[in-house]
Amino acid sequence: MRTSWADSVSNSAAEIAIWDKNSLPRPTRSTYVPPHLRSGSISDLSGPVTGTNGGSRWTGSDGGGTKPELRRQGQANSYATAGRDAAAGGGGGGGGRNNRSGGWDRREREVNPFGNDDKIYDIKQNFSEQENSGINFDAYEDIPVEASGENVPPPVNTFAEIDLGEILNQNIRRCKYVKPTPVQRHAIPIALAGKDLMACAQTGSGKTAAFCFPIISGIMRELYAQRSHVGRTVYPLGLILSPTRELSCQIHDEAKKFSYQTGVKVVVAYGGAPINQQLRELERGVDILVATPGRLVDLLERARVSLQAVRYLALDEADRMLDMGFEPQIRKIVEQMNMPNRGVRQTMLFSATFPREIQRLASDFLSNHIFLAVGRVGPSTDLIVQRVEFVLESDKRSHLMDLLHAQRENGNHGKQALTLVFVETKKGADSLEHWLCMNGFPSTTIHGDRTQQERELALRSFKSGKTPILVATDVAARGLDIPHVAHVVNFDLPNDIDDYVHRIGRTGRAGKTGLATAFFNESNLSLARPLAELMQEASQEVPAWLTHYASRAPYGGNKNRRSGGRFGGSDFRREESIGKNLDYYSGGNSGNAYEGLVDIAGGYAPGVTSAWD
DNA sequence: CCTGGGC
Repeated sequence: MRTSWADSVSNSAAEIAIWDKNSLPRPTRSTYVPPHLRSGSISDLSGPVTGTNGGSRWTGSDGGGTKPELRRQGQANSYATAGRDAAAGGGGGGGGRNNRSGGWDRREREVNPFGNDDKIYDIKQNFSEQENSGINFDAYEDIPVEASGENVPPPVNTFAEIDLGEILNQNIRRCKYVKPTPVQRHAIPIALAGKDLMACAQTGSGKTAAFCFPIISGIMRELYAQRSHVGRTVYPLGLILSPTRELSCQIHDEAKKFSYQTGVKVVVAYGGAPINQQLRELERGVDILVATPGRLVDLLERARVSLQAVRYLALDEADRMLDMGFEPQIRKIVEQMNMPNRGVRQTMLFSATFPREIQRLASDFLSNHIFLAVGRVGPSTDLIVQRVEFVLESDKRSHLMDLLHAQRENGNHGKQALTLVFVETKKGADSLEHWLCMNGFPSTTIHGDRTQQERELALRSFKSGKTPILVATDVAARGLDIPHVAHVVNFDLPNDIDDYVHRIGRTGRAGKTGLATAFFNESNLSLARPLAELMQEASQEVPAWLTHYASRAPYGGNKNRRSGGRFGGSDFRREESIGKNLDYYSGGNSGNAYEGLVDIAGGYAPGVTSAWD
């Protein structure tokens, strides 16, 4: 039998909200509601209800599990005006949805995310500086975009064209976003149209905003937008998953800026950190949950989170989330945890690379989706200079030292430019870091054997320039937005070319230039061919010896077998339907300034989008 | 072989 202590904690959002941050939640007899009295009354528990029972909107076909009492009630009538007014500009910061529990008074106490200068992941701070000093938007002008699927909504050219509402527009201005990036121009209208989306675009090109704005805007407009909980179980409306803790933190910090003063509450949950604080944060209410898979499963098994109300699901770095290591966990979360089915919820997958097998897997989670490919801004254009050097295993350390020495001498005032060094193993990371420190190069390291505290400290120390060299495993390969990384060194090359693409994408961000150096030797033969091809596509100088290895090497190092061109992937439905590895980029439109929309849906009837459905 | 992720 469960203790009354456990049951009695927190049945009221209002009560939770007044708890002192630092004091433990204390059981209060008066808040205890016996389970048999709870049903049908979540609205009572979660705040004032003024409307009558509005039609429940998430009538999802969620596998017979839907308890009627869990459907959000009320607000149907009053909302339409309240919500829309808020979205359409209810006067300054005032007009939020005050029909969500704890609504506007919570907003008053909301920490201004734009005022925090020393936050670890305060990436937009830097981004905005760059924008002010003239972000290299030209770099974005000339890239090809392809979209396929049924009824693709047209792209927009300005944020003003998108009806996100005055509050979100203010946050866009606070972020100093002048105009949408290509992935935003195309993805946001698709997402706002309620379509499922698989989007392929380089990180650093604004993907986070591309899925956050539609989710926040959607939640603001929902008719049933009453934040609910039953007992200690909370029901987020949006779920954003990412493969690493740091990336989840980063997304959370961005999402908090985008949702400032909207009344939409964003909470993050990830492993390696004490769970109690995260639990308390969840109890105070959550609309959008950003999480890593492991911790989320934990929360689901403890019944502290239910996915039954999820309307929006976004997977960042989706190809990673669906590869061998993660896929079972993701499948469990998406398919076996009471989440509304595809087609009922809206699903958005984002990544810089989309191998075809992954697309095939992903189609299990999507319903009649639109595939969007935005040409790479970074790795395969001139923004990143890629170099490959032949370095024997035994020479790697001294060679790295030479590079670092030269870099220091050429740098400003003898300062070391931020250099990110990728190695293959955790042990290798530790030992290289130690060696660098011993040789006068202040370094730190980030990998999965370090505690979360150490990982965060390392990242902060690197960003601040205190230790301008960061030795990392692939934990840092994806998504992390570290401004001003001048040089990425592939001390050990990865086995997969897509990992290489993600790694070098840590430099040359937001339209800036960067340098990527790789140490190649006989243990990297399988990468010779895809690497040579990638560099050639990017108009990089390919050393003769690499071409030689490439010509002898078998195919390898590539799960994707990319069909050439400037994208990180292409719509597998199209390729499969034609039955060939179709290179449709090498034709007319990859080189010119074509920015329009190409609907290459090419004769799919509804419901026959692919052979895997 | 390696990496990521819950106590």
